[in-house]
Amino acid sequence: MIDSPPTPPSPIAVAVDIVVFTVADEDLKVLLIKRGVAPYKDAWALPGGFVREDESVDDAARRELAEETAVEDIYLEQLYTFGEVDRDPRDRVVTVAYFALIDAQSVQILGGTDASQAAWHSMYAAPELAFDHNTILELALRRLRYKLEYAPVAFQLLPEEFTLSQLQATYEVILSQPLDKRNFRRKILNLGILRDTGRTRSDGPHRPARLYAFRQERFEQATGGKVIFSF
Amino acid sequence: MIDSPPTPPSPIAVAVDIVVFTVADEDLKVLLIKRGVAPYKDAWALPGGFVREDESVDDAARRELAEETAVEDIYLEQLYTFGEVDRDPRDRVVTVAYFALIDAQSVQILGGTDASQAAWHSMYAAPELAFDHNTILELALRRLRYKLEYAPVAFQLLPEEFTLSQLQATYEVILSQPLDKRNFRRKILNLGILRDTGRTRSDGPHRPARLYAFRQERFEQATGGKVIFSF
DNA sequence: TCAAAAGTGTTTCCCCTACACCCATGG
DNA sequence: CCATGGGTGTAGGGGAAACACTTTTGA
Repeated sequence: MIDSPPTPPSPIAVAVDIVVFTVADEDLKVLLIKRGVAPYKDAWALPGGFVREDESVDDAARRELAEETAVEDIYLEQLYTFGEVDRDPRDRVVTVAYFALIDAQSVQILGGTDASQAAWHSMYAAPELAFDHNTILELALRRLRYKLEYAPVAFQLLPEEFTLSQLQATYEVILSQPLDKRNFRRKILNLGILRDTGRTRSDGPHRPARLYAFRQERFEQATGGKVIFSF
Repeated sequence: MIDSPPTPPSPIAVAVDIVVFTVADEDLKVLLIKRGVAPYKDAWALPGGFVREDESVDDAARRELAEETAVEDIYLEQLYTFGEVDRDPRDRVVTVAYFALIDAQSVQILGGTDASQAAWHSMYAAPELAFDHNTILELALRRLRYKLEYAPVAFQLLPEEFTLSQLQATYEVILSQPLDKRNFRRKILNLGILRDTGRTRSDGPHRPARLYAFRQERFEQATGGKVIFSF
């Protein structure tokens, strides 16, 4: 209220942590890293690291993500900032959490990497994590489920072209509940954000499925710039 | 991927900025502070300040808010974290933005304070602000409008007991659009989150209005712990 | 010809919307 | 008695949910 002398910038480190989701094997997976250093040495943790002085927080998240996955064009969104005093037992670290969605196919690279300590874990059977990362993970899941209902995020988890059954399976895995096939298809198609590629894919001893692609532009004009950023 | 040496915590300052909304005079108001120090000396800015080493980020926001308003029990929610490199022309400052909702009555205190530099401004005619605060403000408005539709935030802007007309006016000011009286009343009452106090209030040469109060518990059980935190 | 997934319509119900008049009071 | 805001009901349309069978293919 009254002008106080400017508080000296505090010695607080700023980090980013990223919840990377993918869907594979009919399961929702999250990318975890085994820590090689204290604190929480040998514990699983979310990928992340400190923000450098010459990069924005968003850029730090993108950089860390690229270091772990070597994939471009990743859907990345800020989740929440965690700033409890004792969330890191040693230093004072405030972390900005992000969540990312990637197509399992395009990152197969990582699963088969060298002796690195990164691995996909089932979201629904995640281990105890370092720091407050379990809290972050839970929030990410809530946010993902929430967004699924009104934003076209499921497409980020699928390859360019996909079948409606794949899409439905993605929804079902994330929401942990079965959906009605006819209602699902009608709803999605009525949104007008899918393009029928005209192609089909044969999968086994049954009728081939039509392949669809996501029409980004269509969605953006439909929302009228309503969402996109945050939420 | 490969264990890199832990990056040394970077010299980045962490701040909080708070968008304090209230509704008064049939307008949506935001609390602004005239800066007494460089950078942006004499410019209007959001209330805020640096996070101290011994307090959580949330606590810093509550503290700054208390310093400006001297009101307790304020609705406060984290909004977004802004981390562009050059958002502060001098130092590297990452800011965690919050938004707060308070009842205009209970903070009249501030409006009539000493020669302090704090003042309510119309949200819809806000001046150029310091730093990236106009961006923060816009995001806060979007979030407020968004939340209004599915969360009981309007009650935070009203006194304990209020009339349905007051409530409707609050919605209208925030959404910048008129609402149908009958539909509004039916919808709100059907939510079952209001308690009819049995009292009425006379306001002028017309029928007195029923006074209602918000039933917090009812809402919490209705949402089944769905929202509350973030979103 | 069989197994397995793809694809397809209809009915019901509820919620949202649009819309206009009487009521209670103070001056 | 009049001006002012408080308070009320109904009909129609649109989207969500429930529900089962036919089609196409590979083996």
